[in-house]
Amino acid sequence: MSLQNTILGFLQLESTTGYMLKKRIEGSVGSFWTVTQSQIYRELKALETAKLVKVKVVPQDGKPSQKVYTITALGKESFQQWLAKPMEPFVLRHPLLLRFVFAAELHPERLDTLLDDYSQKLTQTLSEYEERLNAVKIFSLARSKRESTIWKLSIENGITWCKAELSWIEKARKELSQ
Amino acid sequence: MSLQNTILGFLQLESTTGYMLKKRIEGSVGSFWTVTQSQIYRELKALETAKLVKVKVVPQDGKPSQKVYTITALGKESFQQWLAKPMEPFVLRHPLLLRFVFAAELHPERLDTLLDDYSQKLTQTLSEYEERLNAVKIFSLARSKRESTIWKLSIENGITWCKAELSWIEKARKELSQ
DNA sequence: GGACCCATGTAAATAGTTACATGATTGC
DNA sequence: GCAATCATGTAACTATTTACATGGGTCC
Repeated sequence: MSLQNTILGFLQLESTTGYMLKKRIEGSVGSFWTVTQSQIYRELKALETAKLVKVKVVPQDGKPSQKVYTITALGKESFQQWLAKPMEPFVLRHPLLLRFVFAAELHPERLDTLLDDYSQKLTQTLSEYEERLNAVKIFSLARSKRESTIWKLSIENGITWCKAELSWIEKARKELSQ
Repeated sequence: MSLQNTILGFLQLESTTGYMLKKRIEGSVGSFWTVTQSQIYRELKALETAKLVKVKVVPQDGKPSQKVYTITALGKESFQQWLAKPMEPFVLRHPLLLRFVFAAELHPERLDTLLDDYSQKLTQTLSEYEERLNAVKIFSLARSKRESTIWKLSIENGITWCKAELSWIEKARKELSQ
């Protein structure tokens, strides 16, 4: 459901192909939602069957033809409903933490290495987010001041989370080395 | 894989039934990993086939008999390997944020309500974590000082995350109300 | 009598990942 | 010639969720 609506959300910005949708999803919400190419094509098919999108095959000279997807009126309606409906409670699955609780069974140095790796990845992710905040390109696509505020805030959520996680790791490593 | 190893991790603490495993997983790692009853029984079957656990049917007078699962030597070995192996990169799927990026399409008051609901849930989750930190019962199961430090830290991770998320929501609501 | 806990499971649907397969164009 | 990008898709597998189904015991 989430992925179908993500696709609808992107098609609301612009009609495009499955290939481009994947690129765009990865480059934006990719930091808090994953998507594979097979999923995109499967969900596009489902959306088409449900008449939420329509396709136009665009032949190109030389190149293989494109399938350009467009959101329908029904699609827009269904998307609005999804946007407005109350959030169900959710759990953020955290594979590192899942291992961490069992880590008493692990050599202390090994655990420290795992935490260190994780903190390095986080530091990198953090700087990517910070770069993205300064990327004018992203915000130029926004259709309103409010939309660009929202996009900025969603990147800031990632930044806040990275910093929280990094400060936790620091604390954890300190306590575990004693 | 994660779930199978979670089961092994719990069986390492104590041999028990599928039913109890579900209770225990929910009551501990439940805040960052979900599990359903059908999954438990399926994974137990798979673990049994792989000889990582063994079963003993314990008949009870009156009550239906239990299937008590015990980790095998092979299971312990496989669990250790999982614990020590390097973490693959992962994405924390965040359904609220996924909606949030599209929220320019939403009535401002509706968005504010969604954020408010979320912050209320978080506040409740936060106080549950804080209670859990003081629950002597949990920590009495720890087999070492280090294990109880690890468990405490994992709860603190949740607390850190809740606080980060709450401060982000406050900021977001402020900026969006202007 | 009804709700809830203990305890087991199956069936079916939905979601997500990995691997395979094709074919043109562009740049090194 | 080889790798990368654009662009499509299928097949098979793994993971996850929801719903159905059974049956005893306890508590009110």
